[in-house]
Amino acid sequence: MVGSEDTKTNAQAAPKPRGRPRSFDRETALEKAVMAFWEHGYEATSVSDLTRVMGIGAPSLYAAFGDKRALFDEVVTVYGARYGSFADRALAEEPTARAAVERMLREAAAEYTAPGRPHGCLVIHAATNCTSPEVEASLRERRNANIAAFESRMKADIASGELPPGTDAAALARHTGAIIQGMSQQARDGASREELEALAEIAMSIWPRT
Amino acid sequence: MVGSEDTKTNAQAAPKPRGRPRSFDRETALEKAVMAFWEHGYEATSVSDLTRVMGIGAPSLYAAFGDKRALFDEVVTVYGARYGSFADRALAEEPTARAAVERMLREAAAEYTAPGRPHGCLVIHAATNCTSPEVEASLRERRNANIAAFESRMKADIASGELPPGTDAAALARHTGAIIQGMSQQARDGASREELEALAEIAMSIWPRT
DNA sequence: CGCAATATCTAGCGGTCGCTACAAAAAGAC
DNA sequence: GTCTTTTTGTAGCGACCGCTAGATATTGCG
Repeated sequence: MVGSEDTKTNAQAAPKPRGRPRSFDRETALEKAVMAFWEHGYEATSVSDLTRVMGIGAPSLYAAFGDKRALFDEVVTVYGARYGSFADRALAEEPTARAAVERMLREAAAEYTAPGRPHGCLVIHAATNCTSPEVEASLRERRNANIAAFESRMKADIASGELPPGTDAAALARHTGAIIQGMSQQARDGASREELEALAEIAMSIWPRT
Repeated sequence: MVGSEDTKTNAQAAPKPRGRPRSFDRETALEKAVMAFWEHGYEATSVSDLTRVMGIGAPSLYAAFGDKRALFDEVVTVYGARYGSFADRALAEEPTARAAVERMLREAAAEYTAPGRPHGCLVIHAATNCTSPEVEASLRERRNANIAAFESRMKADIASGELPPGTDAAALARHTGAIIQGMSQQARDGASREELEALAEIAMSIWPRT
């Protein structure tokens, strides 16, 4: 699943890089950066924190990833693909908006409290109170895009008749987003998986009785 | 309501301070600090930011408030009394847990989007991703204490028969906390008062039909 | 007035921040 | 081997961090 590719991908044989080879595995180091930013956020994770946990020197970090901001962007992408994809999958795979939300909340309770990883969601927490407005805005847009995705999924169910015509899709999407954001916050504040599951079950009772 | 008291309070006449009098109003400066910490959080608000918005020099700040951490603690107290008291009031004044939550959510939608002030809740956002674990923990304890207060209010309603005996007070309290935290997050992310009110109305539908 | 007490201003402390110049090291090309 | 290319470690840049020493200004007291 995880390989040492990246420079020798795209079919073809390795193009044989010229100079001194890199002494660390880029993917492994990147994953360490994911954990650091996930746990402490963008600002509170210093470059020296990163070089320590990634096991490389500062010049190697800058040569391989650009600067702190570019590394964070890459971290967000990796996080989204590896740990934050459960929402998109639920929206795409479940037959109804309701089933998608139910699965999302159930999986969020597990994901946000998974042992061996930071609790909660990186996208929700890693760029709050940020000196750099662009970094803060990048995750904000991601959060709002998620809520917009919820809304369009619900509108699809309204169009198909699965949900009543009068349903307020935007408010329903915001409610779902609020529950997820609240679950992430409480995971950070020490709530257990079971507690989040009980919370989610109550939240699901806003939907018409099955 | 806001006065220039603090050194000459407690009945009695002014004790006539000896040395050079303070050149700024302590309460006014403190209120400026509230706004700064509220908007940017503990870490992202530097002492030079504070001295600028408070209109005083660094030595005056340290003489009047101790250090940055002590000023923040005082800011949190002022915030709680002046802007964050709506939850406690709803819990104390409304006859049922349900009415208290309904009022809390309605008022939160207004408070978290009030014009002329930072959006969202200081207690929820000002100490996330904090280098100092104690500061982060102090607001976390405040959040968890709020949820515990919700829970005991709901337990009271269970004991009085207002809520069914089988009600999961802890989960209901966590759900209320999640909604409030999610509303605060979305207020920060640009949601309007009306959008938060619609969200809150949906959230209220978890309660048994009236 | 002089004196003690407190506040303010200027200046700067030691430390960390993100980031980089520079030279040594390690590979392929010839 | 020598040359070129890239990475690595050392060392440190300028900027900002929270904070404070020391001198000066402004008050009440005698």
